Amino acid sequence: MAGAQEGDDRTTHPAPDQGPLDADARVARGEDAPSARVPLSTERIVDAAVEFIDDSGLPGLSMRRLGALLGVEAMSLYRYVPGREQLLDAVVERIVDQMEADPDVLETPEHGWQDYLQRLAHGIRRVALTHPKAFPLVASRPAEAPWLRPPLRSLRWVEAFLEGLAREGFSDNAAVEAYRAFTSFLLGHLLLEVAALGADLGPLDVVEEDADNSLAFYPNIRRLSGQLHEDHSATEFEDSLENLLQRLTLIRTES
Amino acid sequence: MAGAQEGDDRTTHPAPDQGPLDADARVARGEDAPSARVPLSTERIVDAAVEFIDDSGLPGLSMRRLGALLGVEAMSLYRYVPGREQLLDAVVERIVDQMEADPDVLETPEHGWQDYLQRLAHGIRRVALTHPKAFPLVASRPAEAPWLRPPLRSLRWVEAFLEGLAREGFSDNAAVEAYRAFTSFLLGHLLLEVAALGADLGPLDVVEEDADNSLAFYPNIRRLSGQLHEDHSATEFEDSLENLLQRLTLIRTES
DNA sequence: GCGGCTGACTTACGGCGTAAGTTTGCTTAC
DNA sequence: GTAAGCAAACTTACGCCGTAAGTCAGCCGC
Repeated sequence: MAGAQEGDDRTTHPAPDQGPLDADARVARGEDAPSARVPLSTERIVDAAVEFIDDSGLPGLSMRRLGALLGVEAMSLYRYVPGREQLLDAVVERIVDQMEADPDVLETPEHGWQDYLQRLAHGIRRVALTHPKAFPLVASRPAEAPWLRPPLRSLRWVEAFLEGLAREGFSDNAAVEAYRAFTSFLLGHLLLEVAALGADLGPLDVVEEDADNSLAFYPNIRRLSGQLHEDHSATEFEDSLENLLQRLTLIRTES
Repeated sequence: MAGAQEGDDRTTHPAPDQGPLDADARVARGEDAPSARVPLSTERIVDAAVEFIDDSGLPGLSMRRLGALLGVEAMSLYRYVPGREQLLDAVVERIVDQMEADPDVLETPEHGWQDYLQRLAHGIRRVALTHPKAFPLVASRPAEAPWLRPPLRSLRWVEAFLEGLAREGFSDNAAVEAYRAFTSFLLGHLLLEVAALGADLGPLDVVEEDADNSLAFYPNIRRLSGQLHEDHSATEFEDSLENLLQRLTLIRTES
């Protein structure tokens, strides 16, 4: 996740020769200058933004607060990021990239297309659950093109998907149809799942408490209250995915 | 939709020249004072907010602008609405209620549960497509309880759904499972559909123009560009819904 | 006539995104 | 050693935002 900044301690200029004596001495001794200020970078800013959203939610994120988190005035961010909107775009991109980095997600089918889509779906789900507060952003930010559907919203993703399926005997139409079915399946499931996650940690259960009062007129809800509260996200996801794959089997050959 | 503000021409001050006498006289004559100021009301405000979002999108909506649209200072809205957040909640509720008002949506199955779910799904889709800019709000606003899933996010809806299915021979578990499958199906499909709608009217097709340049490394996308651009939302929705109903047929008896 | 109520307007505060300008301190050239 | 160059940060300022608190005009029942 934050693997992009392995050298973030003291990156101020290649510094063939460190300016102040102290710094020199410290470097010579093999220590990192403890108070050396880490310069900003687009990466660092985006990472901090993702972290902030994961911790405190999207609405709390402001340029000023993000600057404070990085120990910097808000305006300093504008050297690396054009503005708030573009920052959010970058956050989305970072998260989408994270899906690609998942080692279990194969770029190309190696054990059949079903295995391929299974791994892909689970990889994306894993990332979504890692960022429950940020995932809605991935889902709802306007895409670059209307056919670039979330959560697979990068050209590279779509290309890999189509290539993978074509390689596995999908006709052109079938591959596109599979792409559409796959994305809307993922979006629906994952959005609801992260919403439930966020709600758990978040606010009050308004409906809950006076179960006998307010639910008097909702006998079915009251009766099924137990089942409604049970969390079957994982198996639900599995079952729906299984069903989708079966459906794609038909599409693959007929469409 | 916008029917709530029939008197929206000149709602500002009652035209100072005509004092109370004139008004009295008019009332005595049985006319409605033609320029009588329509008083604010929660309804009028929420309706205006929905209309504003449909026209100009959510991010442009501010209390000040909404006030201006209603011919009123921003602060006057606070007499009827606790604040911006609650106003958005009310907008969501209004849209959800609109689904219920659809004459084709039956409260109770009359021609079998499949017909019932078909009508329900289409009714909700209709409302979603009527408010493409506002629907994401319905999808992403935190619900009152985690099991109150969008887009069927009111107790009444869920109660009607469960009651309808129970009446049609669904076991308790099957009904709940159906509820979950149905909502995630709707959410995925409709969110993608309204996103595509919004994108059409909205911004630039960045990816599009230099099709031969930027897509050089994405041969599949370039080859399938035609298919990717085609709009099959309606049949896609139909097919997926059909598939879902078949799946629910199994769940109905076995689960 | 009057006191209070209703429904609007006015003022004010702190936070927001960000355009524009300014300071700081290291790097490099002479 | 000093001066020029320059990147990276800070400072100021503007207009918009949500909204707390106070004000004021007209209408009601007494």
